[in-house]
Amino acid sequence: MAPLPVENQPAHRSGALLDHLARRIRLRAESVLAPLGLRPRHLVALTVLRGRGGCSQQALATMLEMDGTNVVGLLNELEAEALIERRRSPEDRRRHVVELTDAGVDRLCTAECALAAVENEVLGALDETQRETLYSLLEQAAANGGPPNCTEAVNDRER
Amino acid sequence: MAPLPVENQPAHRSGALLDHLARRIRLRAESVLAPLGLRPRHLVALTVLRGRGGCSQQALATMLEMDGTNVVGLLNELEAEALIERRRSPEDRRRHVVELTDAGVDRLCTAECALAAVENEVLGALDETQRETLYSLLEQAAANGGPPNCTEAVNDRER
DNA sequence: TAGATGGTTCGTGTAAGGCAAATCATTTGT
DNA sequence: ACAAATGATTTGCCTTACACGAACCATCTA
Repeated sequence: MAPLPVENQPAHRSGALLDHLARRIRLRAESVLAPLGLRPRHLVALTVLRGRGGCSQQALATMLEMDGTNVVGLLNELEAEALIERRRSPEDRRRHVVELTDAGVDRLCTAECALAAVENEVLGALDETQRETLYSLLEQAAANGGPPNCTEAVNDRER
Repeated sequence: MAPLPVENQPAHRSGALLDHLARRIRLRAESVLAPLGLRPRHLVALTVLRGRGGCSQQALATMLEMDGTNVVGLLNELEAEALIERRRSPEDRRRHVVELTDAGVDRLCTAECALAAVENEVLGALDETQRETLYSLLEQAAANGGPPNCTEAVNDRER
């Protein structure tokens, strides 16, 4: 029976801020990434792929939440640089299992290092601890597949 | 496998994750925002404007990190719905001081409420406390103007 | 009075990405 | 065994978000 405190704040939705900061990082990242032959969306794809092991392209499309046909193109670019590998799935040979190559892991890592300056600039207001907190929150949130399933979207076949 | 010690981890750059999550929220937000006559970038602009009081369009362009000419169009749309107001600055009547109207504040708030379901879905892996943490980190980071200065980016060009 | 400067308009160009077939290989249902 | 469904790929069209340049007006500043 405590009197309700004034919980009437603007709801604190993170969406717009997320969007805003993402844009600012993306813009700067472009120039840093260019020499590495990567563009922001490549980074996103590689990052997602590192997070979840190999998965079908459809599952990847679902995760990235982009059209399947465009994922093909994206993967083509990454495969052209040998950063990812498409193997046919042994269980269902129509499927391609997409996975980072060692070169892909390296390149991703290199890129991330190259982005140090960028994040320093954009996240300048946060100290090391805060940035680490931010990272783990983002990672935790991103780990959840989007729509229904993603976690095991691969082996749902038999049933 | 990886008999690696604890060091040398991938550096934990948040950029790609930020981008990824922002995209996922943005996509869903579009449909939710449409009935309100808003699009994601309007939300961003309104949010930024709420964060920092009235400022010149140039300053806003700097903050949003987009081209000045495109900011004009964006503001036109917002002004057409009376969500923002352009007043001529008394000090320098060339300048427009952009500010949220009451209607703008309301609409922003409405939009944010409408986004509850969206964030619930995308940030589903985070509990209330974590989301609040995330919000405050993002806000703190966003508060910092981008390039050199933004806080008082108005009167700077002598030297 | 002659520049700069803020804002506005218009026009052009590009990249991201959605959406709709058509194709091929493979799996599955009957 | 064969027809239908499915994953991946390709091609083509179309929209949106922006960047960028040029011209223009109002205003400030030297």
